[in-house]
Amino acid sequence: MSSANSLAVEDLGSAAQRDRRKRILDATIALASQGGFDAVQMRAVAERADVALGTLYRYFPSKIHLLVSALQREFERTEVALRDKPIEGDTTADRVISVLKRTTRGMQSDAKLTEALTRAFMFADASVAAEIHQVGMLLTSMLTRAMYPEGRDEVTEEDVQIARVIGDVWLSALVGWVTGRNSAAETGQQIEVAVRLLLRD
Amino acid sequence: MSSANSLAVEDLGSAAQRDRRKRILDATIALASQGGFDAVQMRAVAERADVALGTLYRYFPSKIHLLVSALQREFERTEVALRDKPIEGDTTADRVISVLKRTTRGMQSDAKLTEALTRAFMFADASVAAEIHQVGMLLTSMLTRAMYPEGRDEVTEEDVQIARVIGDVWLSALVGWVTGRNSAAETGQQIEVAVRLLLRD
DNA sequence: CGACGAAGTGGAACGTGTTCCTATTTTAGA
DNA sequence: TCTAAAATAGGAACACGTTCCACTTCGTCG
Repeated sequence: MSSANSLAVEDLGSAAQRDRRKRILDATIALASQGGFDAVQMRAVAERADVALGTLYRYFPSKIHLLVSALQREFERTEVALRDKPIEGDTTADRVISVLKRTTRGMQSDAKLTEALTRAFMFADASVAAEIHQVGMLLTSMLTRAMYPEGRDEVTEEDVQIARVIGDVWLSALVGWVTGRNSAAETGQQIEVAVRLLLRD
Repeated sequence: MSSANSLAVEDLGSAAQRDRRKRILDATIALASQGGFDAVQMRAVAERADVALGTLYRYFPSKIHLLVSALQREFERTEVALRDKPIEGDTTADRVISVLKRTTRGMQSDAKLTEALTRAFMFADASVAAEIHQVGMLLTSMLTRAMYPEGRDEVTEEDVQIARVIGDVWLSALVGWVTGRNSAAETGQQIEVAVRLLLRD
């Protein structure tokens, strides 16, 4: 299932291996939280995870794979946490904005971590496609659920297209923010404007 | 005018300096065209431009600055070339799509170069804000001109917002393409979908 | 013209991502 | 339980972005 890719959790047989993988991702998040992209140094991750450098590379074939996998895990957790909470807002646009703002706020509360993960995401090439795709699916599902909170299966082709466009804007806004070109307020506004343009009920 | 930034053309006094700068950017484009981001190695650029490594760093304080400056020059040329051509299309959406497709096609005809420049753009941080902003302005002006081909000054706040959203989608699509996650056809489609969602006359 | 500072040259050196190699430990199958 | 294969440890080595230094050349002002 994984070619030149990161070892996914399902690929790992023993508990020790799952634990190693977890330690590595924990170390990655910790270092990223503290110092951002540059602080996630492979030697430092290996040492902190109590793992040899070669082992780190056996689990994640590059720094980018490592960070995107960390992003994936974090995003899955966010999505699960969000799944339970009721979605506020009367109109579709309001609900989508609410979900996005909540997520964005979460990311902005740990700027260094977000910078590291976003940078990796933007730099990832085709060899990271699987992980990237997973993240994209999660985002789309978060957005379409916000559009149809009742769980109706009315998700049309156009809804998915809209979700994708919103995802694109969200990504651009995030990049603008992590690279210091936009303020947090501008980032939120940029997303809100896009949603309101796309979802005028 | 330039702090820790690239030396802009206007900052350069002598003709020899303008020529050095041009040689450096030419070398950058040539190497990028041939081998993409990874092939733009600072030693190689310096050698090809017939300039010492230290001089290269005096003109452009990092590889990212160098590539974004190259992007800026290329984009300015594209914009000038496009300025003369008449814009086809009856509806606003058609015209915008026409302009974007033309530009995208141009970039896709030199995939390696586009990969190098896009990667740099996505990786650029606040210290490259000036160059980035310039590129953003160019794109917005291209788009609003496509919306109002007559040159009327009817550009509203909403038009600018729409142009920005389209720019975001364009960037995301481009990133997806250069990183090998989307085909050229999918990239075009992604942009077209966004434009039609945003500009339903 | 002569001197002085700025700009350029050539190259050594450093940091970090990545690769590779050998020895040791763990795991799985007979 | 014993053994072969796989996984891990530990660390040297390499590549490329970046910095730095000593020296030379260029341009300007007295």
